[in-house]
Amino acid sequence: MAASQRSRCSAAAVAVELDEDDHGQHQQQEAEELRRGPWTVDEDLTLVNYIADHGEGRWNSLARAAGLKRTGKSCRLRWLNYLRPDVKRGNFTADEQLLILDLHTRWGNRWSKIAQHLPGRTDNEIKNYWRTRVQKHAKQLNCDANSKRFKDAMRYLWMPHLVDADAHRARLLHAAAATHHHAALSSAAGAGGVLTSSSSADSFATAESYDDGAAGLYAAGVHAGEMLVVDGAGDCWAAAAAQEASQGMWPSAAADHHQQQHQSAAAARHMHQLAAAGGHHQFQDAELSGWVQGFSEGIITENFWALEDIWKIQ
DNA sequence: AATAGTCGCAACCGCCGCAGC
DNA sequence: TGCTGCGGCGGTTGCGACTAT
Repeated sequence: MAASQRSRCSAAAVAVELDEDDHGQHQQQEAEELRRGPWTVDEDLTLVNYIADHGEGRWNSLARAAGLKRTGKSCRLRWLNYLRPDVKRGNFTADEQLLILDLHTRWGNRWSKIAQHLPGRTDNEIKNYWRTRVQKHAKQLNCDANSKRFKDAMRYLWMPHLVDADAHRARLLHAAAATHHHAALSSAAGAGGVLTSSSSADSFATAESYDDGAAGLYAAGVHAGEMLVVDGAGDCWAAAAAQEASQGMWPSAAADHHQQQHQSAAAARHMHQLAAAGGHHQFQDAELSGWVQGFSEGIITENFWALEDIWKIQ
């Protein structure tokens, strides 16, 4: 057990020793038996098997019945955050990042509420994402993550940036697919061949291996022109986006995250489908969907920053 | 290669509200 | 009506992995 966890254990033991009432002896025994710290594979299996057989129930009694020397709280947390079959692992997709950014501007640190809108994601994961990525970004911008300044930056700069980066990916995928489709048809017509899975994968890889930094540049440039309307600003903003992308601050938008490529590609395909269907991203929340539709149509023009302000902050 | 610094994430803590008695 | 136990939530901690020097 790690030192910190040992100290936590001993602190708990001391607390229990001081609590010598009628049930003191029994409670002390129970508390001393309780395990803390990282879960073992055996414990995980025990919990999973027990829940598979009996379902979720009252966590304290579940922990006892399953023979786990853990608190009910600990079991609940382990199940909800890690063992539940529908828990989604890995990096957040652009869609999810957009959703988190937007929902946080609405509800603040209501992580569980935000998590309800991201299937498979836990409040803990979202909270960690916010604290490690977003707050770090706010720090670099030299402003508070809860300030209106930062929220404006997210809303009018980063969110469109995320959308555009993925939309651009989608365009590339679409173009690559169309090219491939055309080539395959020609090839099949000429040689009587069939479309192979490897050639299909090649066309996909062509789009996926597209330089992410360049995608970021492109996307940022487009928005610098569309939203900021500052002569020559596109290059500056694009450079900043590329820099941030190279630093991996906003992974799915442009950073070089190999692990995320499949998810991003999926998101891009999704965006492309939506674009083809009318360009409106349909989130679960109708109000949110309307909001995204709003900025995708460029109707949000008020309250955005001038580039000068951004560079002052940078 | 060794060390220091940083980051991501699992797990814990304390508080609060609710239900049952 | 107050007490108790429990579940849920947000905040915090600290370990291990990774990166920079």
